[in-house]
Amino acid sequence: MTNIKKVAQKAGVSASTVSRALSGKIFVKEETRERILRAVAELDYRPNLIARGLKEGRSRFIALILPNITNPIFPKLVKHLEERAGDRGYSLVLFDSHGDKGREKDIVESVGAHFVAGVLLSSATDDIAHLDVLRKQGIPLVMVNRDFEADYQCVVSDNFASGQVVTSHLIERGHERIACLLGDTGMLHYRQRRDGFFQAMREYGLKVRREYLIDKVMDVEESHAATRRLLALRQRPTAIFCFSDYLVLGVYSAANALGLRIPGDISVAGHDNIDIAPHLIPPLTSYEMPTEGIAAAAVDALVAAIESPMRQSRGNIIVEARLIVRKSVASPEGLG
Amino acid sequence: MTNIKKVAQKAGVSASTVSRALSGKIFVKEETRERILRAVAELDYRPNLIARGLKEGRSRFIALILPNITNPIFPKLVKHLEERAGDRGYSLVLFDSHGDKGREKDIVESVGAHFVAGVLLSSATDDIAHLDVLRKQGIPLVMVNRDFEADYQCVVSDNFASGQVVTSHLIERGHERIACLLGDTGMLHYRQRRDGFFQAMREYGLKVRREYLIDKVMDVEESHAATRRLLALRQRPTAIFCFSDYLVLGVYSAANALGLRIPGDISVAGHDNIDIAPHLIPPLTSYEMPTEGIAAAAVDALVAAIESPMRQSRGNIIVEARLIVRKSVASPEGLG
DNA sequence: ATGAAAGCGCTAACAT
DNA sequence: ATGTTAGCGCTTTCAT
Repeated sequence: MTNIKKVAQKAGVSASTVSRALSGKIFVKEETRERILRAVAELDYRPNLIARGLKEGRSRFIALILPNITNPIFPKLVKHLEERAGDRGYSLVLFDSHGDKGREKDIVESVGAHFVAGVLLSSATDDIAHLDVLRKQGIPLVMVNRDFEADYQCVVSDNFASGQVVTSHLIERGHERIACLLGDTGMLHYRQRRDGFFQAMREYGLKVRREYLIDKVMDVEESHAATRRLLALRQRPTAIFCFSDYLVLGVYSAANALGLRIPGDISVAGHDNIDIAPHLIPPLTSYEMPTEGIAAAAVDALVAAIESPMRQSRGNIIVEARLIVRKSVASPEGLG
Repeated sequence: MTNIKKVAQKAGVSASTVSRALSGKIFVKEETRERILRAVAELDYRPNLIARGLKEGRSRFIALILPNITNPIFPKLVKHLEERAGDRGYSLVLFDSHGDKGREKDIVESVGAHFVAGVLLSSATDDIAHLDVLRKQGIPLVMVNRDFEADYQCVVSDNFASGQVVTSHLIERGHERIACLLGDTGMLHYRQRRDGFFQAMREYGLKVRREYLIDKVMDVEESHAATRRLLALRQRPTAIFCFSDYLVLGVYSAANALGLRIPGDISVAGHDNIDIAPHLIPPLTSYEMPTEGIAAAAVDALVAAIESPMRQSRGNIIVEARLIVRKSVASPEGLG
């Protein structure tokens, strides 16, 4: 192990001088500095971050806790988060709660083991009592893509607005009988999208039909089954608003199985604009999830909180996004 | 900050006794132990992992370096890696090289800053000179899904075999004119799949046509374009073997754009069996990427290397996988 | 401008 | 069975 002492010895100075020369914060005579740098290069020395962290009382690690990295919105988010955090000098320690509240609690508690400077959390639950540990320990927390503005700093897109915008788009194309695959309204962001949907329907004076609203659609199999039921209704919807793009695969396959064409027989709109959306047949109209903007804002907010602990703020940071219109929505038959 | 001293004080013992009581490795009188545990609970104490790491000369962190977490095989792999590492008492620090060799080098070097116990790497390049830093510093490395058996410990699936199996499957269904979207044969694992393809063709005495082999297909746009070209050939292939499932979206959309049906007019087989494969239209026949097995083997190998540094082994650990037959392959027309 | 010394929180060797 | 001491590698007073 090549440590600061060896460098000091080789350069003929004390360890403190090496430390100073490398930190750059305190002046070291040019000549000494050069000698030290040469020794560093020769020994291929790198400061031990663990030791530095211990001394400084904090690390350069940020815990990233996700409900399920397999859900297609997350890989992109993680990528941007990793990049932004790296730019700010932090590394990401990754945890996956498997969407399980108990597991998330365990992670949050273990992470409190004084080794992360802050936490980025996309919670698997709306019940956030288990986060008190962090506050008690003074570990800053920023919520990603979750909305608990009263209690924490949150970075989100406007889910109410997106629900409303997508619905309005459908209505303006002539649709009145619009079904929704709601995802899981046990989660706040899905409720917000649904409320946005309600709002748009109300604005246009359209009736929401109970049997068009399908809740607890958790995976593609369920979206396939739900769509089949929807399309078998005596009066079937002319459009389906699917609250998660990855569920759209089940909608497409159900329509296909029934011999119905998209968008000719049934229009489909999604939410999140995941990577495959433009490559589906037909390309999917979807509301963008601004992962890059969310990542940047979340990291910046967290780093701000870490570096000036007095200013741990609350409230929502809302990242703008927009509807991406492609080919999966048409006017319903007979309306041209 | 609540540290071991405070606990010791509260329990009326020395810090070492607390340390012993918590580690469990050395016996502490039952009564004392209880008093300590109570103090721990009351103060909500958790040992500082940074300090422990410093003392023990190593951390419980594993660096995971990926070329691009957005590539659909990785989220699953990461999930399993995270779970297995957690079980073994390690946390994952995530880095994304963006498929860039220089960036990967920077990461590898920074990671050498004495803070990770080991490295899991899915390299973005076949050129591995930049990994010497790790060996020099005695940081164990396990390659994930990459094959440099001569130099490092590697956990892989058998890419030659998978290339061969998929091709044989196609041939046995009656295909002779088989095209390949090779991915990027700049990478060894793609070359291996291609060699497996050659092998199967040879075994069955079939001719490989140059114009059916498309290299450097890096994204869906390119697979779409390549497929269009393939299908416009005077003598077009009856099957396409796509070396990465995520490229299949471009194959499907190209066939669709040309009014060709899968598998009626053109059969398609993929590789990796990504999550969406069963939900495509038609469901995709694909060779499984055994992410869970790879993850388990990789973590186990790395932890073994970390915990008994003498036994840093080399060579390949090959994880078994199989072909998943679905609906995207049929017999070519006229062969019934 | 630089060196010496203390100490971050923890564990392990050495007492007793 | 438990306390005392030293030290992991670093940074930061405090001296000079």
